[in-house]
Amino acid sequence: MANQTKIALLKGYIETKGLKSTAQRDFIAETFFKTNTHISLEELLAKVKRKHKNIGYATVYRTMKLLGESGLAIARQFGDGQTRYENLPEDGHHDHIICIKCSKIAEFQNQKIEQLQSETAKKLGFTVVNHKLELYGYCADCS
Amino acid sequence: MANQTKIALLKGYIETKGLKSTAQRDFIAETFFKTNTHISLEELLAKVKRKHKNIGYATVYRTMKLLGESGLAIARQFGDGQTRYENLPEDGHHDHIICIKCSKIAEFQNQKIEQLQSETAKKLGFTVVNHKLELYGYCADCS
DNA sequence: TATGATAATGGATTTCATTTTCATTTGCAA
DNA sequence: TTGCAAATGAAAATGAAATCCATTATCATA
Repeated sequence: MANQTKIALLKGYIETKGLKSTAQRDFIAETFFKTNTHISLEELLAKVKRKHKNIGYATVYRTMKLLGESGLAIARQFGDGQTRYENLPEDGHHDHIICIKCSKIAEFQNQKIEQLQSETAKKLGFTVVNHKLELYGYCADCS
Repeated sequence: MANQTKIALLKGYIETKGLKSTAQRDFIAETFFKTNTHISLEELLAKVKRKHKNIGYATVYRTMKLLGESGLAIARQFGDGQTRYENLPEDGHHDHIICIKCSKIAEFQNQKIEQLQSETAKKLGFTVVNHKLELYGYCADCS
């Protein structure tokens, strides 16, 4: 998904929720959409401050929360006590399969699984915004 | 796995690491092994204090960290800022769906998803032995 | 374009889960 | 039993996350 599209989606989300579009939010979101790792709030704040020194921590925090709610960012906890946000990749969502012997990581997409997830969630009264799926096993070289 | 087995495994782990077996640790571990949900430290401490008022929460923290390291408990972060520990289930695996607004956690099992995971993995040359699937969205009360 | 209701901002402060400190106690091998 | 390293627990420290509040910005409507 192109960054322009993400910005458009965000604007749409903001409008639907009756919120307001601001220069700070736009800039924080744009900065975030340019990243392609799991960025922490601290790191993102540093990037943002390079151009706009006066943007505060709270605004970055709140904007990322918004992006998380809208599904445009994925909040992840890796167990180090810090929340990191992951940008949605350009070429759509993918999941990971990790070899528990050699640590090789392969990516995959499966529309059917995603569909089943939505259905399962629906039965439980949930509406899915995003998900994490990690498979662990042995790769061809290690089995 | 029976609780007695878990306790034995823990003792083994403690011995291997050159640590010491104490009454507090045993009681905390036993209490934890009796649970079957994602228990927070706070909840576990409350349970422990019902019988042993003087056990402090630092000890509960340290014991659960130990159980996590030994593989007898699984530390999980569902995004509400609290670490929860999951007891190894007697009756097999389940996945989680988490409300991103109120942090409610529901569990589900879906054989079809698991099957598709295996198939997808197979195509990539992998053999799956374990996985983590977490869905994030809005629960019935929060949508 | 001016207004007014309401949302957003940002610096500071507070909250709260977790970790550390430290004096004391306990486990256990010799 | 004794020595000593590990464990305990009360309290303090830590630090990420959440909130507060005075001020500012947005935007639908007049």
